[in-house]
Amino acid sequence: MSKDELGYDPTNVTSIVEYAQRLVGHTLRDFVYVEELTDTRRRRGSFGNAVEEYYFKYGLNSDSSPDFAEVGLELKTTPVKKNSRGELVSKERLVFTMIDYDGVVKEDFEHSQFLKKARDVLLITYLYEPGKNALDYVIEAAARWGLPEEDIPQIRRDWETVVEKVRSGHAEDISGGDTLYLEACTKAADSTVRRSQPFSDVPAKPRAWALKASYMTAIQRKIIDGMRQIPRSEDERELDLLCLLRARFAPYVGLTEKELAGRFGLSRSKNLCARITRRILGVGDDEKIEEFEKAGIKPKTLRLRANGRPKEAVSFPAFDYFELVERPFENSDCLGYLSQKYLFVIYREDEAGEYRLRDICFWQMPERDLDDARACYEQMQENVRQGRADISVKSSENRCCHVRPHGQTKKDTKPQPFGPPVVKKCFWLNQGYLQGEIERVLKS
DNA sequence: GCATGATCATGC
DNA sequence: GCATGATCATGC
Repeated sequence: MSKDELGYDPTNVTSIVEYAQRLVGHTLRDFVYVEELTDTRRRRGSFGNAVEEYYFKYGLNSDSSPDFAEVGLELKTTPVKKNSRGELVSKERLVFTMIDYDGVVKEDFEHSQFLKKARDVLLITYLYEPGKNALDYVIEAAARWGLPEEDIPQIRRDWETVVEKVRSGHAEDISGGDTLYLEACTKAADSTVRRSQPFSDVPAKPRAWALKASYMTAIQRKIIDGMRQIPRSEDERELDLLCLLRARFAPYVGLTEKELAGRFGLSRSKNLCARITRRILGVGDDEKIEEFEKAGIKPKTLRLRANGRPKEAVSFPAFDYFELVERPFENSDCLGYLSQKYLFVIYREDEAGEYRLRDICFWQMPERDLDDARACYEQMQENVRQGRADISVKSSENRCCHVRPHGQTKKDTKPQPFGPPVVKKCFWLNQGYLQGEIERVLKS
């Protein structure tokens, strides 16, 4: 099937995820034109199958290749339910793949079948309600998810605990109680089925790798709560995003950073302005702002001097010297950052030297300026090729961008292709250029 | 006051 | 421990 028929591009993860996110807040019935699910053979799993078959429209596979094979992405649907206290909890464990007792003893965690399946997952969460048809379950979230870095040590421990039992010939002794996050759960048509194991003649129950329901509850909370819409009052319902933001910021315009900090009970810190922005919008410090995620907007604080010139230039992440040399500007990270949309929250210095909240605006580098940015990129490319990665592109040499160090100290270096490691550097937007852009955008 | 090098601070 | 956003420091 073509992209147009599918509605998404199966070779592009972003496209797949965005297509999945359209489900959020809806039911399958809103998208799928079938009277009833024909898959009544087994009620369990009928939701997942329907998502694959009718929404993503690819053939069901039971082999070990990923669901979105071109990008190595695994599709998982998983139910949450309301507990007695009305909180959302995961209804069940998230099962990945059957444990092959003969195979698993030869694996190590980093190259295991489990990790292969759990590394990159498109997780679609729906609200299970008893008695409801699967077509009418409301989809709560759709997110690309992989085992979080901080959980890996525990999950590796869990994996090894289970595998060690198989290696010592005691697969029949495995129990969910052995482990914390990851478990080997029983999985068979009926409780009498047994499998052989490599180092013992005692038959063992078939088991599958699964993340425990409690673990999934925590994960779901993060995904569902981790993303917050900007709260709206009744008369703000119809506003588009910029209007909503303007309305939100309006009561605070003219206040100094100190006044704002006081009003929100925040102490002086380097990310004070960023936190003030969040408070004004009514979202938590570590919540993602749903509207910003959807529109790909990055909020940035811009402090202007009394003369309207930004106090500091705006930096991007440090670049990799090897990548810089190899990748043309067209598919560089640099172009990616420049093509990003920003929400500038603008403060301006007053006569007393206090910074006062002045305005907000969306900004994205206009296409007409990309040629200048490209020149900066290519000049730096050339410097590195000449073995002079130490030489930066100065702001006096380019209208829009320059290059400057961006490490933790000058000893914080990166390797480069034509010489010894040099200090980490990145591209910056020139202050003068930004000033012009801000004036242009605010005037219009 | 500005350009540029250098470093801090926070969060993951 | 590091990436990244934010800011400081120095010399002209």
